[in-house]
Formats: sequence, structure tokens, C-alpha cells
Amino acid sequence: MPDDSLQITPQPVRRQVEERLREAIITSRFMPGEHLSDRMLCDLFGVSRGVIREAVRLLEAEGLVIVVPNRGPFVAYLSAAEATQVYEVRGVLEALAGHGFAERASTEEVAELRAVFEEIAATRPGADRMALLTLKRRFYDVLLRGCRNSYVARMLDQLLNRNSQLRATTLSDPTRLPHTVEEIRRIVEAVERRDAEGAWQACRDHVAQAARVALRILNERAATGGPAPARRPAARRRAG
Amino acid sequence: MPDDSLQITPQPVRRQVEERLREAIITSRFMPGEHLSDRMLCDLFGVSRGVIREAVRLLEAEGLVIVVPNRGPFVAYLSAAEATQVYEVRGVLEALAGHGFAERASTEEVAELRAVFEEIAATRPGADRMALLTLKRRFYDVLLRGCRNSYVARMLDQLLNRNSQLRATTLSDPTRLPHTVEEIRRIVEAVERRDAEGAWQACRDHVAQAARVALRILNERAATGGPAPARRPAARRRAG
DNA sequence: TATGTCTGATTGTCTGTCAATGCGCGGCGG
DNA sequence: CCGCCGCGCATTGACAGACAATCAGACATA
Repeated sequence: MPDDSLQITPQPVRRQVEERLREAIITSRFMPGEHLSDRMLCDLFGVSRGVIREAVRLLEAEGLVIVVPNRGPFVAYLSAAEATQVYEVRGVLEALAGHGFAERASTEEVAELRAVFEEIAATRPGADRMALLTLKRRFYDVLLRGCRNSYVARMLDQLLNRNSQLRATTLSDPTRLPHTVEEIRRIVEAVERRDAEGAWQACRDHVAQAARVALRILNERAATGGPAPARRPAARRRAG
Repeated sequence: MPDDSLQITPQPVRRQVEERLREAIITSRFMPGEHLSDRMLCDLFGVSRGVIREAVRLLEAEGLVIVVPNRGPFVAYLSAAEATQVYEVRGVLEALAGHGFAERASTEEVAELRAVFEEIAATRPGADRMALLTLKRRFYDVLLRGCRNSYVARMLDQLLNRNSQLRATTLSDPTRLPHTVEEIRRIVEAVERRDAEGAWQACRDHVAQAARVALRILNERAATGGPAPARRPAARRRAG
């Protein structure tokens, strides 16, 4: 069986724009509600309108941007109600991923998961929130690769991108960190025991706890009138 | 609260092309592996290349078409291994949808679900496979609307589209039909009892049974060298 | 047979153009 | 002073034409 690792695929410009734009959105370089005018993106990336428009379609399908007719694309905004839904779905998908990982991951992948976990566990409170998010992201990368289910991987990936902003704030909560570490430890240990059911439960619990914290933060923000993202496109009522 | 039901949203041409193309793929008017040359689609729909290309991006993100660089889009092909993965994910998502429906659907929606179920139950073996698929599709439409989780709805919708071809064959299996009806009955009855856990289980079981039948059929096809879809784009090895 | 080359067709991308739509601004009247 | 109306400008949606890069298949050659 030939090795695929050396295979190269030509990357169209559209693909690069897509990736950079996605990255820019999930790292909050574009704020939720912000208008992504295509001219502006043309100047920004130095490509033609067609390429921009095609790249935006991809992100539209992923739910990262919403396109309102005749007004163009806007960075998607996640309401508290939607966040609840996202965590609900994330719970079952992550559980399924953990289940599959415990059943089907190679021993190398299990070791890799453990390694990333140790890095997370070694993080001291006060670390850069982006660094922590990146680390957690690597944990998920291993998990999604080892679960041997590309559909779970793709969908969970989308969900994680979708609420990355919220995750960044919950992850960086210093009181939350030790709990997070313990929850992830349970996942890793279940996986090492090849205990699929245990991994399922550990994942569900982890997401449930994350959801609890996230929704608390969202409610606090709503109560204190905190940093609510601009919702400029709300001028006219539109179905959605 | 003003009624949204009369709200209209301008539908760009791109949107219409997207919907028709999706429909054409789901209903097997384009066969898996078929090449969707953009010129051909231009002539077919009578629109410009830009519109076609943007519409294809949407379907690409949904996984309905795969785009190989410098060769264009092809109708996605579902291997047996991928089908297994799809059913795995569908199981948990459908369970979550059933769970949410039992908890949150209005009594009208419950009645609606029951009504669609009665239509399915009244179907006699030998009915048109497309008619049955449409009916089942309506069942899911009600389920996904009533579960009050647009993310489950979108993802499950994608998965159902993704393997609609396979579902058409399993649904139309005459020996399978009575079992299908019984499985769905369990879902409806659990929902009517507002038994979220029961609905969860009933949905999981239903998908598990469907998966069993589907994979059996796939294996039979593979064994008898049956109607394997054209896989023309396999000429050159490319990373996936 | 295996290798190298050529050619036609298709994709990826850019540019320019035009109609339709939405937003903001200023004028007008009360 | 405030609210309403209408106009102009900027942007989006869609089209057509063009060109380089790439690919598949036929062809020629050793």
C-alpha cells in the first residue's frame, strides 16, 4: 500500500482565501456581526471578486457567516439560545467521537492523546487564552482523527469553530481550568482502558460542564449589558 | 409578536440553482461519480458560470459533491465504509432530535408527526420508492422542526441527503417495510408519552436497523459485482 | 510495450459591465 | 424642532469575455 503522505494537491487560491478567512473569523479578527464587504475582502486578500464570493459560500455553508440578500455576508453571531443548541449537539457528537476513539484508535494515537492532555494539565492559570485554545484544539484534532469517522470529525469541527469565541472565554476562566483538566483526564483514562462507554460518558460530562459555564457567562453578560457584539444587520426583519 | 409566515425573502438565482442541483443529486438524476462540468450546468440552468460555481461551493461544503482541483466537481460517492460512518452519526443525531422533540415539540407538532406516521403505515408494499422516500422525508421535516434545535436539524438534514440514494433502496425493500413502520411507531408513541428517553432509544434503534439493512445490501452488491457507481475521477491518486 | 509529445477541452482567475437593491443624506412640510 | 419623503451613491447580484494553467487522451516514436 503506497504512502499517501507525500501526495500533493494543488491548492487553488480560493482554498487559501477560505482558510485564512475562516481563521480570521474564529480568532475574532473579524467580530460577530461585522460586515464582510466583498470589495474590502478583495483589497485585503488581493484577489478578484469571484474568488472571494466562492470562498464566502463555503463559510456560509459552515454557518460561520450569514448572507443577507442584497446586503452581503456578515460574521455569524451566536445567541444564547443558539449556544445552548450547539452544546447539545456537541455533547452527542463528542461522545460519539470518544466512543469511536476508545474502540478504534491505534495505541500510538492513544499515546498522542495522553501527550496533549499532559500539556494541557501542565498549563498554569493565567496562560494566554489563545494558547490554551490552540492546545485544546490539538486535543480535538487527535480525537477526531483517531475516532475513524470523518463525518463526526467534520461536523464537530464545524461546531467547535462555530463557538470558538465562546470557548476561548470559558477555557480561560481560571476557576474552571482545574475542572476542565479533570474532565479531560477522565476521557483520556477511559480511552486508555479502551472503555468506549466510559469515554462516551466522560465526553458528555465534559461538554455538559463546559455548556454550564458558557451559558452562565452569556447570562452574566446579558445581565450586565456586557460586550454584546454589534448586530447591525437587524435593521429589517428577514426570515432566517 | 408579528407573524413571520408572510415574510418573503428575495431568492437570488444562485439559491435556486443550489436547490435544484441538490434536488437533482438527491433524486439520482445525477449519478454518483458523475462529472458536473460547469459549462454543462451553465447550459442546463441557463445561468452564468459564476452562479454555477458559487452554487457548487455550497454543495461542496455539504459533502454532496467533491471537487478535485483542475478537474471540477463530481457527484459524491458513498462507499460502504463511509455509509457505516454516516449511520453512526445519524444514530446519535436522530436520537437527539427525538429526545428534543419529546421534550419541546408543541402538541400540534406531535399530532402532525402522528399524522405523517399514519400515512407511512398506510403504505402498501410495492409503492413507489420515491413516494415512500418523500413521505419519510416529511416525517423528518416535522421531527427536525419540532426538536427546536436548528443545528441538529441542519446536520441531520445533510446526512439524510448524503445517503438518500441508499435510503431509497432500503426503504423500498418490501420485507423491511413492516419493521420500519413498527420502529417509527415506537418513536411516535414515545413522543406522545413525552418520554424523551424512550424517544431517544427508539430513534437509535430505528437507525441501527436501517444501517443493518443498508450495509447488507451494500455488501451484496459488492459481492455480486452489482451496480457500482462510476468512479471515473479515480484516475489519479489524490489526497482526500 | 513503454515513453515522450501534442492537442483539444476544461478549470481557475481576472476584468469590465450592467441592473437592482439598500442606505444615508438633505430638503420639505407640519 | 421633529418627522416624512425622495434623491443619489455605494454595494450586491449577475453576466460576458478573456487568458494562463492544467489535464486527458490520442498520436508518434524508440
